[in-house]
Amino acid sequence: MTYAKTAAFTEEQQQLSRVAKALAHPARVAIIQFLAAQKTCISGDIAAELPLSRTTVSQHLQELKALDLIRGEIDGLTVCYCLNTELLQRVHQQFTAFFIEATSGAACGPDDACAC
Amino acid sequence: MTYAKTAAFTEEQQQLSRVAKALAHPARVAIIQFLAAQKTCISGDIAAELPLSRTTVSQHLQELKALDLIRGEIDGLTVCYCLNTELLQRVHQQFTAFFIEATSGAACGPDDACAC
DNA sequence: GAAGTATGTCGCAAATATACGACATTGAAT
DNA sequence: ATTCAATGTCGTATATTTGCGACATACTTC
Repeated sequence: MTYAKTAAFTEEQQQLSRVAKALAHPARVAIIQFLAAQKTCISGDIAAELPLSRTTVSQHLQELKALDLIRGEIDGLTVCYCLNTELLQRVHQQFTAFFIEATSGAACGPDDACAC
Repeated sequence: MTYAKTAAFTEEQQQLSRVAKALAHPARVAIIQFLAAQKTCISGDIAAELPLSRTTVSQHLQELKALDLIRGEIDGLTVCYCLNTELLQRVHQQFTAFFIEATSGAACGPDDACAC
């Protein structure tokens, strides 16, 4: 993102938006859910489960891997992808902190200047 | 999103990714944090707080408003934007459910076929 | 080593997002 | 009424995302 003015924002804000962007496509949400549902680490027949071409799924996997949300180990001919649960837990905490900050703040009440 | 194949995914997955996309830009994260920090509803001098032009900030506000994450009431000359805290709480629950699903699943352990 | 399979990478086309200046609109103030 | 300030909208340029076919790579198997 050299064009977007992301550098002008807090590292915290950038971090949150980076992860949010990773979840900003239903295919990537589906991939994470699929990996969570699998007991055994599953290779790229993830593509068979999704309504997308193998190439496109591979790209989505790369995006998730770039953020280290998932990891892939080459096991002979197939690649075994798994969730990085530790990172996901940290991310979960980040999101929770954000949402708490957003929801605990005094919303515009009836005693406020405006009444939204 | 007529081109993207979002329709092929679960409504749940689409919903989550829609909100994630709304948070996928640091400016929008900053806007929500700013609104949360303000006691009184604040109008578009949000733009003054961000390293972006007024036009661009207005666009980001429209995106958040389109998802109903924020609301804007016209108060004379200025517009008063506030967070939709009820919706934010619901969204928070959705994200939490997703992350719990993602982190509680059995990660690739040492007794698994692969060892990521 | 040759053939087959599972993956990743490259390159392209179409769609979206980002950013902003110029203009229109609307209410306030003189 | 006229001027001014606060906003939103439009048009446009650039960057990024999405999606996929064609190719390259790598490992297995025969």
